[in-house]
Amino acid sequence: MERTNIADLKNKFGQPVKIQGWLQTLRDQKRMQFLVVRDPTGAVQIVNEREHDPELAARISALTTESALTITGTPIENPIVKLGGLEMQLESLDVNNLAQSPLPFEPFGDTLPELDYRLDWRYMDLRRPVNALLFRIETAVVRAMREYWQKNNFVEMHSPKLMGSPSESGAELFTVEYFERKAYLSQSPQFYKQMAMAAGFERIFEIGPVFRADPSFTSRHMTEFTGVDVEFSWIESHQDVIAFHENWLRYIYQAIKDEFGPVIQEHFGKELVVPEVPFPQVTMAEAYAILKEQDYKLPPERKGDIDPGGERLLGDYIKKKYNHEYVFVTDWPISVRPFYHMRHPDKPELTRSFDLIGAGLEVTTGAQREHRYDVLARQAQEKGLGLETIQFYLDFFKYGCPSHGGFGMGLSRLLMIMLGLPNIREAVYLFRGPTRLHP
RNA sequence: GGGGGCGUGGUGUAGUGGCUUAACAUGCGGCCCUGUCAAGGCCGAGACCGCGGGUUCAAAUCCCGUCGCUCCCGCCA
Repeated sequence: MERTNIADLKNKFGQPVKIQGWLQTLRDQKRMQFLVVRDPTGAVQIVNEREHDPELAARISALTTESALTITGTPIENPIVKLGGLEMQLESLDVNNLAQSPLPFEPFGDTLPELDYRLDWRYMDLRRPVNALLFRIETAVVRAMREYWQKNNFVEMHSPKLMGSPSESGAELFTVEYFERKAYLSQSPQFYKQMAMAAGFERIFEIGPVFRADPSFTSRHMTEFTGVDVEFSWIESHQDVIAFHENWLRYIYQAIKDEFGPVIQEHFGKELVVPEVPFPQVTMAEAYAILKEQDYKLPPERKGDIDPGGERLLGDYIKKKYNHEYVFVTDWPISVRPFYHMRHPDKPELTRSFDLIGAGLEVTTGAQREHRYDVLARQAQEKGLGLETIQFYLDFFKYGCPSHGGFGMGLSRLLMIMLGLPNIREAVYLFRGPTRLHP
């Protein structure tokens, strides 16, 4: 017999069906036995009269919650049943896998263990429907991204994650043994994205792992995360990148709202609002002025950057003034940007770059890249980089590389913003941090 | 890497010098009851209070160290 999803039982009243799922609750009574069985589509009550089949009844009594079961029976309408007004009359029961007892924790208990403990038992935590929903949403987000890229003639890249030399800073790289020498885990596909511009691919994207050896103990950092990278050619300024970014994001939001709007409201308590374009924009200088106006004390020692508290306050300000969840902060000083960001011709201390801040959280960094060999080499030297280690990169710009720009976005951070999650560890399948390598 | 906070049965909490034989909820085991549905009732098992040292007549409680977790900062996506 073919498996029926629990959500479809309401269309099969009176017909014998097979369902497969996990035992969520067993109410084992003297005369009757009630089982609540859950699959990814929902949950249903299954009823068995003990005297109907004493052998079956005994096997049910021996069941433990969260056991994996295959059940056949007949769904019937029953308005008395609070779970959907229907139930299933039990015919047969097969235990695929009996859950040991006690469980490490109750995924459906009144109180949940704290996050770190749940991460130890992630597969149990993921049985909670809200978590299953999160990853269905992530799947749809990525699908919407790809749809938009494909409609706009983007090519997907899969750049290597093993690198022979440190690319940008070097301080935040993981080192791995590579036969007789050392290799590094990629901390960004940046250089390879730009190589594709030199290759004439014109428009590319990549969704892939990014490794950062930063000992960051925050609710928004991971040592390995999924980066969403975009790069495209023949742009006139970073404003072309910003325009693409916001239209792309709007498309994603619309797709998610269409498919999941009500369930996001129900499970995450957040109304998903499709952001209007153009998104609000402020330059770094304006952001500074706004924060000063709000009496926010910026850390004096690091002029030119905004700290997380400032980002949150700026987000609040934009929300209040423009009723918008996102804001682009543009024109960052060269001191806090990498050498490959293009500078404003008329303001050489400022870069043609931007960050996208959503709900006070930094989610994207992007820029127009410097594609002129001489300028790029000079800027690298200014930053104190040895040209030998990046010569392979500089060479991209020797033989006809068009102007270009792009951005890198954190996938899990986008999920955090969309769903209003307080901790990135909930937004990722398996968290990797300085002290977590398992499971 | 710097700073703050927290570590108490499986889990979530209470207790912050003697009233503690460490409490409550949930989960687990047993029994009873019942077309139940956040089921209900009774009984039971389960914690040397993260670990090590110290102060005190007396430490879960105060001090020191250590480990773990967590939040903030730095760094970033």
